[in-house]
Amino acid sequence: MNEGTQQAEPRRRGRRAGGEDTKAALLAAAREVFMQRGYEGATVRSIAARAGVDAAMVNHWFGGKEGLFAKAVLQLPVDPNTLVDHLLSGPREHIGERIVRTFLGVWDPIGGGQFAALMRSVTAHDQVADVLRDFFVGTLLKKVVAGIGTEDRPELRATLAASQIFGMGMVRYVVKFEPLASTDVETMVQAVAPNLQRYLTGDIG
Amino acid sequence: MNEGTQQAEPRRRGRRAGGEDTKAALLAAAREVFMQRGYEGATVRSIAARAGVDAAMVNHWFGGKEGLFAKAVLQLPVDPNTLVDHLLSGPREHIGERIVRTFLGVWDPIGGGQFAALMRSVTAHDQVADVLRDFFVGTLLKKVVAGIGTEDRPELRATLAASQIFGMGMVRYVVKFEPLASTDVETMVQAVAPNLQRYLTGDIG
DNA sequence: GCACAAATTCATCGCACGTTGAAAAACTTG
DNA sequence: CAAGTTTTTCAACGTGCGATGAATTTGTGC
Repeated sequence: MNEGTQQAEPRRRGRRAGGEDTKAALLAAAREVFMQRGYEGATVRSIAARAGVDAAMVNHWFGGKEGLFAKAVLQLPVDPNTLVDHLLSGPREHIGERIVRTFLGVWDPIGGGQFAALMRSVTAHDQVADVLRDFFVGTLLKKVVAGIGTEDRPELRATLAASQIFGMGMVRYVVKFEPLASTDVETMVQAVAPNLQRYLTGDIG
Repeated sequence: MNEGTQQAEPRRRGRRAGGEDTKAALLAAAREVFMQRGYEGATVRSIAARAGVDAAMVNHWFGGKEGLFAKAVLQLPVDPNTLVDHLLSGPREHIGERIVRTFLGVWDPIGGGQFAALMRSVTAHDQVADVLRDFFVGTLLKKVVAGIGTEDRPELRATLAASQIFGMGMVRYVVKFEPLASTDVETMVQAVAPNLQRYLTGDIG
């Protein structure tokens, strides 16, 4: 019903009138559909349809489904530098709390479905796990750890913290274990933040 | 070239000579392939091939791919009761340590690939998430929490602990963040067990 | 404004999938 | 051992996929 009385012209062939960026439209559509359906579940046809474009454009612009996937997945929903700055602002003995609040603040509003979708892509395709690992370990965690300045095994601490964050997301958004999936942010902070804090600045043996 | 000099008999038709349990062979093959490839990635033909059987047997015995999937996924690698008993044996102030040791003891030897595969199925298909949730929350966590006997919000504590365990598995086996992915069991116990212990028996706010 | 390049759609190809029905072989029962 | 049942393979169908190449339209340089 989204076209109303507009009779569906079969859309004329040939070059489009100026202004419309097919490549960008495909990338945006690809991000959505890949996230929702995973790599194999997303079809080139459905992505092209959402972009309002013919499926052949995927081959024309990205050399195929794989190429489109590679380009689309690399576009992350948050800016790493802003994120790191925000996490590192304030006293280091409250960084655990800030991480929990930031994480839930990002994903709770969008229903967590996006997080579930990201996990789906991560587990379904090794490429995505690689990209995510490079981003998380090579960029985000490295900077956070450097900012905190803990001397003892900083990389291990960072990945331990990551494990708690990933797990919180998995249980809250993907498998949805109750009551954790419905627990309010304050309670989550009180429960989880101290454990994160211990990983990052406490005694881990 | 994978048949060598063995002339490929096209395998005679009709009922097989006694003893071979096609149904069980299919279930075993299905568990492996579904785990490795996820639901959509696993093809009926590949499962049947691994079971040494024609693809039509999937429809004959399980009514189709979905039916086979439902049966195959419900077969978990560990016995819940044995697992619970083992976790609850010993002093309750060491249950965190016992959980970490048990978890790593189960998955580390099989390379963690199986865990990654399980996560793949969980994230790819809502049905699996449902099954896993029922098993974890309804059976395993409920019993463990009851066995520990903590009064304050036992279910929340259980799911918090689950979040740390899931996250440890994700980081160690799926996205493979270093150095956590390669850290030895003793160090993992020293790092993670206290946090689990706090979730289960400590002060969570 | 005319030739040429770029962008887009369409029709179609080949392939792999899940499923189906018939034929064939082995068991089972009397 | 004959008739009937169960199990298995085989051949094929319909479908949907990613990809390709020709046709068509728009934009650009001279």
